[in-house]
Amino acid sequence: MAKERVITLIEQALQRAKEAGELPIAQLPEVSVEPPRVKEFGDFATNVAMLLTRELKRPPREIAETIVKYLPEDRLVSRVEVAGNGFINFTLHPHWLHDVLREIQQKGESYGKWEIGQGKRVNVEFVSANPNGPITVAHGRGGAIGDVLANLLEAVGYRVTREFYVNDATNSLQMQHFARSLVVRYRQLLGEDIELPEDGYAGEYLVDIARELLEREGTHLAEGEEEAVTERFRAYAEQAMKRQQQQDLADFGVVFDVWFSENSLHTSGQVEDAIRELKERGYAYEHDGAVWLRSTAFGDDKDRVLVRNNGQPTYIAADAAYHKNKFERGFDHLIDIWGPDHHGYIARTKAAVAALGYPVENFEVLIYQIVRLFKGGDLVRMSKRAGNVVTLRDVLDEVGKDAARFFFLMRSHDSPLDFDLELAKKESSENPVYYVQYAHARICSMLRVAAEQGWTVPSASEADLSPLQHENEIALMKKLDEFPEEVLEAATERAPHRLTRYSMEVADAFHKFYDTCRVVGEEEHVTRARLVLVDATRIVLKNVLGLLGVSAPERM
RNA sequence: GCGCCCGUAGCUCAAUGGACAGAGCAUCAGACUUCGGAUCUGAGGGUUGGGGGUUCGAGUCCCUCCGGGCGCGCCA
Repeated sequence: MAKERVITLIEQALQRAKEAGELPIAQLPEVSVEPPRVKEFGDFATNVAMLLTRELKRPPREIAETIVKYLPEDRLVSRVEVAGNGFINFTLHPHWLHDVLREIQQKGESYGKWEIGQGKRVNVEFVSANPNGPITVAHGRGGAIGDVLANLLEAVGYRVTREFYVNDATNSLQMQHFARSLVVRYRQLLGEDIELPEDGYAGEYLVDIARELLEREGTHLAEGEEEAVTERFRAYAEQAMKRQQQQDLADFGVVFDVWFSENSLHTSGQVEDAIRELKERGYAYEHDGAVWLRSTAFGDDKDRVLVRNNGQPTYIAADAAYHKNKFERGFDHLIDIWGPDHHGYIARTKAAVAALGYPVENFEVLIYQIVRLFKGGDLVRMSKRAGNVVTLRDVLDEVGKDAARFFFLMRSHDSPLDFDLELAKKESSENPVYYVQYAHARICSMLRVAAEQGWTVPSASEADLSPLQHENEIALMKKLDEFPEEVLEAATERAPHRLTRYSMEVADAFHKFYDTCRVVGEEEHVTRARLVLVDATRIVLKNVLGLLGVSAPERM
């Protein structure tokens, strides 16, 4: 890549200047090269001179000029300038952009990929909705972020496992309430005049499950001793919910490799093992009849209960065992993606990981901020128990998978997201996702028309690309050149939302090009060069939409 | 009270510590005999919540104040 080449040139200049005694510095700074915002400043710029001002106690401009003096000749560089503030601006010969097109055409689907992950294994755990209700629109945000982050990590060379933690512990109060609510719904269907308990679940979906249960298992399920009945309904409801969650997520384009059962940690003794190990390591102790995690030893505000005085382990005990289990399965790095109501749990979970002797720097928690739901401008308060949740299914039915995913990823994860269902539906034809998809469909259409007239996309390595001179052509090629960098940045910064923005920028650059540069019908060498550019744009759009899990339609 | 996140154009949001803070929507004014008008061109819009500090350079980092959201259980 051209950028790496410029970096190398600067490093060589620094080295030579240092050896010549003109830059008396202890060690060479890390050279950063970026495309300037203003195109008049050239193709690439470096701020390296400014970084040295303190050590050298000389004005940045002077340092920059010294560096330029020692810059080696290179056939790629056509002009080097020092700006008043000390930036060094590089203008390259136009053919550097032709290399970009060649690279895109040659790499195709793998354009934008990296190998920095070196095949290390990463576990990304996300959504992890409790099995007592459908996937909600809030879970959808976590689903989109987690899935695309996983795509990005794969793209930069990690081996990624997508994991869903099922909170199916049979002793959990929530699941008990949930099961009892289902029993009531079932009995109501049998004609009994009874009401939901006060802390029951009012959602209609429970009626559906009850009906399904009635049809498949008959009318005698609620007979017998209460505890056994509750357990029977709990087990059934949980399975039914899980199936529904899997289906909803699959329709959202999110497929998990592992659905990890919390209950399995309890039944297999892994929770006990973790607690014992914590005790052995001196990070768990008994007090007031309970077992406590000494999480304050790792920066938590207070110690946390691992085992209640009734002998039941808490959520954090299972979580300690769970993260231990993940490391034992051989993952080099763990990423948990949690909703905003869980940020208070980061400190204690990290404490548990550290207390068990695992490298806490390899365990990362990503918190996304709330999804505020609006209906026609009115804020909707959602409550699973009250039964007024807006589900991911609702959103999928209204706006479709592509728009939903794109919408969820248009904002940074740590910024709140307002989701107005009516607005999303009403504006669906103006949704930015269509702008990007349209660009792709338009390209495919152009290539079809070209094919009808006997054109094929020439090989970039053989075609003469010098006709690509228009400012919109150059802007488009530069934008395509940014893609690999953008992928790397989005992956390492855990910022999948950068991709939506980038995809819009590519679409924008393409539409501007389309408006000013005709492809079919120009002189042959112009048409051939532009076909290469158009096809390269198609590849990049397809790749970026692929990472987003959004379809790249050939027709719309 | 403590912790996390946020405060940028009328609205919703971008911006590895870099040059003149950018998009979309909305508003207004324009552009099609030709490859898809779900498009393009242009205009108006800003003391980046206030005040200090660090730095050659701050929307970005630090301190402080103001405002908003969320969380602080032997629930999950």
